[in-house]
Order: sequence, then C-alpha cells, then structure tokens
Amino acid sequence: MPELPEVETTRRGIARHLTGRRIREVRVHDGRLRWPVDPGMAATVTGQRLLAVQRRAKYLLLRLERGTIILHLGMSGSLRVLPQATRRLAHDHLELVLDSGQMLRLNDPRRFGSCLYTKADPAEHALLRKLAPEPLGPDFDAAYLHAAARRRRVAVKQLLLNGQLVTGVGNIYASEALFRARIRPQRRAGRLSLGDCQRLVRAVRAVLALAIRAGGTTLRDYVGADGNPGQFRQKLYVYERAGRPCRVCRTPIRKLTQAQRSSYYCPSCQS
DNA sequence: ATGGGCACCTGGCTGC
DNA sequence: TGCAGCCAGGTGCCCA
Repeated sequence: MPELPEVETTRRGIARHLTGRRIREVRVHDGRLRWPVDPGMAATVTGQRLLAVQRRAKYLLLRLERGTIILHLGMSGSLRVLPQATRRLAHDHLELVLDSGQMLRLNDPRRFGSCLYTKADPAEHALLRKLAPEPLGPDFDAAYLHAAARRRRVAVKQLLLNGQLVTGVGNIYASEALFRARIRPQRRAGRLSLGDCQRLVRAVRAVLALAIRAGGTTLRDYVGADGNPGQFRQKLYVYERAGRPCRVCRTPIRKLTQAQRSSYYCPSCQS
C-alpha cells in the first residue's frame, strides 16, 4: 500500500493526537503480522510517554521515553486515531490506548505490515540501517543517483523500488516519476546520464511532495488517520491508465510487467 | 556484489 | 450462483 506520501500523511495525522500523551494500555487483538508482535511489547510500552512521531522511508517511528515502536504498513495497513471504545472491525490488529481517551489502531488485511519495538537507536535497527537517503532530504540529488545507478544493469523502474538505493518510492510513484522525467521504465539504470538523473530526482521529489499535499493515493485500503482516503489518484498520469490517452500527448498509455509488478508509461513522452 | 524469483496474506474482480 | 484465476501502495530472503 502505502508509499512515502501515504506514510507521511499518516504521520502528520496521528502525530498531533499522540505527541506528549502517555500510553495507558496496549491491546494486541491479532499479533500475526509480517513478524509476530512480541508478546512482551505491551508490558514494555505501557506507561511510557510518546515523545515524537517520526518517519524514515516508509517506516513510522513512535519515539517513547525508553525506546521506539517501529511500524510498517506493508501493502494494506492503515492507522487511525479513534475514541478508545470504537467497535472493532475485521483485521484490526492492535491498539495503543492513550491517556487522552483516544487510541491508535492498526488495521491490516494482508498482514504484510509490522510492529516492532527497540530500545536502541532505531536508525541502527537491521531493517533501517541500510536504507538509502530520504528522497525529500538534501542527500538525494543527481550526483547521488548517478553514482548509485552506475554500472547497474537493472531497469530504472526496479532501481527506484530498491530501498537500499532510493527510499519512499513504491510501485505507483515509480511509474509517475519516470513519466515526469520522460524516461522509460525499461531503461537500464547504468545508461542514465547525469541529466537524466537530475530530471529523475526532481520528478521523484515533485511527485512525492504533490502526493503528500493531496493526502496520498488510495487504490483500495488506504485511509489517513482521520479515516479519509487520499486524493492523488485523480492526479495520476500513467498508473492504472493502460490504453487510455496520455494526458500530455493523447498517445495510449502502455502497461508492462517488470519483476512481477506492473509499470505504466507513455511511449511517446518517455524514452 | 548483483539480479531474479519467491514468499508472506486477504479480498475484490473477471470470466467461465 | 459458484468457483478458479488473477491482481493489488512492500520487502526480506534464497539462489545462481
């Protein structure tokens, strides 16, 4: 599901309700996520104050007094802030009950999401340690991308999905960024010029920023902390638009499969 | 080191 | 109406 814009939208939505609150209770209704929720986590976390809600790539970090809860929404996860007695629905996995009377609830039908706890610096956690720079931060620039892509034979689309090289970009925004950069998804990463990388970096940053402003993209499951879907779907240029006219040149959009995932592009606008 | 493929899940849609 | 098959915002892991 959620790519960076959806995770960031979630972060903003939950942060104002969580920051400064104390966790009264942790209810694990179904700990079967990508990794089983540690049965000891509830006791460790209960009573701690939430200091901040941060994001690293597509991970949400709930910073507590003595550690950090690391959340990932997988393909279908969402977080909502609700009154603590709100009736439970299918696929609600866990709830953090706050001293405000509200709770943070994780729902995830496909269970690819995760909820982990670490006492150490989360940046050093095995899942986060090797992640590429933040795409909206200063270290993600044309020189970086050009160096990362050098001598790589994979298609640029797959490069964008490799979290060790580029973070935050998932299947939707990879196609959208390549369209904006006028680069075909099949192009070998190693064949990108510095100028291509410049356009691609700008396109990635632009599409992520615009999607955040729209509250993300909802295809099916995703809702923000307030329960509302994202509005960026209407602004997509190529994703899920196979056969329909390019919004720039009217040429029919094409779809192809790369690494068992769909890519979309305009054969006229992109080379 | 790099790249390819699979695995983990549920649910919604399509077509027979 | 039922059911098989395919597809979906991610990513860790195993293998060549």
